[in-house]
Amino acid sequence: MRKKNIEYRSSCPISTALDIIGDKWSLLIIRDLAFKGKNTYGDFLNGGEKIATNILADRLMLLEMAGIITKHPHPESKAKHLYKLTPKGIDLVPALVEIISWSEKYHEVHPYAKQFVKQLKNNKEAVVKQIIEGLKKDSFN
Amino acid sequence: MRKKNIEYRSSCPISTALDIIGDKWSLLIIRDLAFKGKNTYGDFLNGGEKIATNILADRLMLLEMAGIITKHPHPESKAKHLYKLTPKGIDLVPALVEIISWSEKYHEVHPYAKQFVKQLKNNKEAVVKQIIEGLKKDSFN
DNA sequence: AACAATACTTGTAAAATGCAAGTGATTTTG
DNA sequence: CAAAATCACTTGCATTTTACAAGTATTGTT
Repeated sequence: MRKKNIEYRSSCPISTALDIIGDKWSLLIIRDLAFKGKNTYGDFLNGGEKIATNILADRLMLLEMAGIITKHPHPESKAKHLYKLTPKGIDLVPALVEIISWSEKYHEVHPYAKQFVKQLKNNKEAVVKQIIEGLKKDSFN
Repeated sequence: MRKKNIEYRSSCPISTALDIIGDKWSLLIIRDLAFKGKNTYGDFLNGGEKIATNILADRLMLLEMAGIITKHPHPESKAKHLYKLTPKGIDLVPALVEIISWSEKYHEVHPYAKQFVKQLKNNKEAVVKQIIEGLKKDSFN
């Protein structure tokens, strides 16, 4: 069984953020939701990085507890669930975008990522805004 | 013994970033270097979040291997070492700043952090630029 | 020379992660 | 409509990582 409440190590905002999303998987789930239109357990499992099923279930629960995602019935199938980013989750997009830019600058990444960073360099504000607006619209479905 | 080369799970820039700094401690060391003027092993140990000595040594090595920090002799004492951010490390500041903003918005944080975010809201570009310039200047000492 | 500070290393217990298999509820197929 | 497949997990166990306590080697201080 998991602890219900996370203990924060300090009142430093970075430290607190890491207490929530400071692991190798949480941000990838958020990435899938924010950039890849993935939103079911099965989607995340086939996300490209081979997360273990127990870890995925654990992270989904933690992210839900942290108020970053919510779990809904799937409109097309009772066997599925639909995960969505909350406003708190959507607000992570600017941080993700900066991480992408940094990583693209210093590492070999997928051509798709290079293209995305090129767009960012051209007009970061607009690109970020468009992504966020798109995600907010989803919230009403 | 530690592995010498990190294996990247995929060519996704976020995934690659997490392979390097996706843990509970690395970004706190970088925070200490970037925002708190800390730059020795002892400084990091007393950084407020009680990192274990073996983990600190391990993370310093990994960050150095990743090209994010460098290790230098201390100008005032042969018993000490001086750690500095590389340009790659300095380039993480914008991501850190976004994480700070996000975390401050949704969590209880230190008043100092609230003040910092207020400045950011007023003029993010200038604040970030000033921090980065300050760090770059240090590189020449 | 003795003591303290600094930057670690080592040993071991505890926790988190990874892997394989299993479960129960739906949904599809023959 | 019964059997197989899909989906979202859970369970058990081995491996890896982390935490905590203690020890060590070099340098600095008195």
